[in-house]
Amino acid sequence: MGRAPCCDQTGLKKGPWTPEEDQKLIDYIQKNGHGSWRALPKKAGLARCGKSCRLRWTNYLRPDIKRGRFSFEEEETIIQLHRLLGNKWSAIATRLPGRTDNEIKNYWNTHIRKRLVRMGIDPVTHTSQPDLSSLLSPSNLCSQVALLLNLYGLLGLQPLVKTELMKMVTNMLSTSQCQSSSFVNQMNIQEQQQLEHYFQVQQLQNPTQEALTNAFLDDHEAVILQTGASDQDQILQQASQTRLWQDFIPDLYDISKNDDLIVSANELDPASDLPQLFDGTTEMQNCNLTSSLSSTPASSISSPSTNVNSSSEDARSDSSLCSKLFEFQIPDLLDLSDYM
DNA sequence: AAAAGCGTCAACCGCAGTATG
DNA sequence: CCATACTGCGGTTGACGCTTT
Repeated sequence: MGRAPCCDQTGLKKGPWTPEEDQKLIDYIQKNGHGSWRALPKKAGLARCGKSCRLRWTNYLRPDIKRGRFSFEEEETIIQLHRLLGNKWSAIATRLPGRTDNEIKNYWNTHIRKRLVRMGIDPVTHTSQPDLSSLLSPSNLCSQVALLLNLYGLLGLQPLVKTELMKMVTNMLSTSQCQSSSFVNQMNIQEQQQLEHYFQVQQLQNPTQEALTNAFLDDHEAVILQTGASDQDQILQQASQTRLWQDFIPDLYDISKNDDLIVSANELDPASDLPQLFDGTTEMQNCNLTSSLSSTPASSISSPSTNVNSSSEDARSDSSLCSKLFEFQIPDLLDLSDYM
């Protein structure tokens, strides 16, 4: 037998609340607490359903409700949280004292969403319309590489990542046809100087893509490894945007035959929490990833620097494995809503 | 001045998850 | 284990007020 909607009962009022009704509800809850919402209307002398009373109280009459315009800080908080959580209005509301989920939802739909659209930002994905020239610029490459290195460093996977990054940067540089005059012409002065610097450091007259990539990574390694590794929240936030790697380098993410190398969210212990996962490798040992890693040559794990200049044979096999590592995507792997 | 269009937001609806007997 | 009750959530609606034509 199905359950009838509570407001289908005859004689119950719907629509806007009158000041008298509000006062009755406030008086009753202040004296007795709300208790069972179902039973409340009768006890409080209201011709409303319990659901309507609860909504009126939580969204309007509650004493700790903050009314008035949203501040700039609140607005920024909403945008950041929405990027992480999506339309989880109640979760967002818990981070904004005095604001209700309904109020935040309304504000999003009437103000923020439109503003983002005007700015060319997709309000669902929070990504801009991709601008390939800036996306493939050396400075953007550097920041993206830094992000990924930090992220995988937190996961304890950094030693395995470098070769994959080398392959990725090579791919991007060739994709962007960086050696063509048109691409160079689009660079700003600083970027052109950077590129020239790679050539000079390596004393290369006619650099290969691999040599160029090595120079790029070597040049930025110190900076990359220093940037923000302690700020896990920031890295996680940024990581939610890393899908662009897949969008523009699809071949890098081709699934090859060894499906057992792929780590899925299901294989992780759902009871584990975020800090534990990022504290080190202990949680990772509980999933199939460990068995995948155990087949990796020990040298590639013990020495981060060896992979960059290792032989192409080793690099290829490591790249193959590392490609698998990139297949688990942070937003799917980590259900952030559980931690917010 | 009146009608139309638009923006805002309180309130409703239906569904899903959880509690209880 | 199942049926029912209750609660909370997110999507949607519609009344209202303001602006534009």
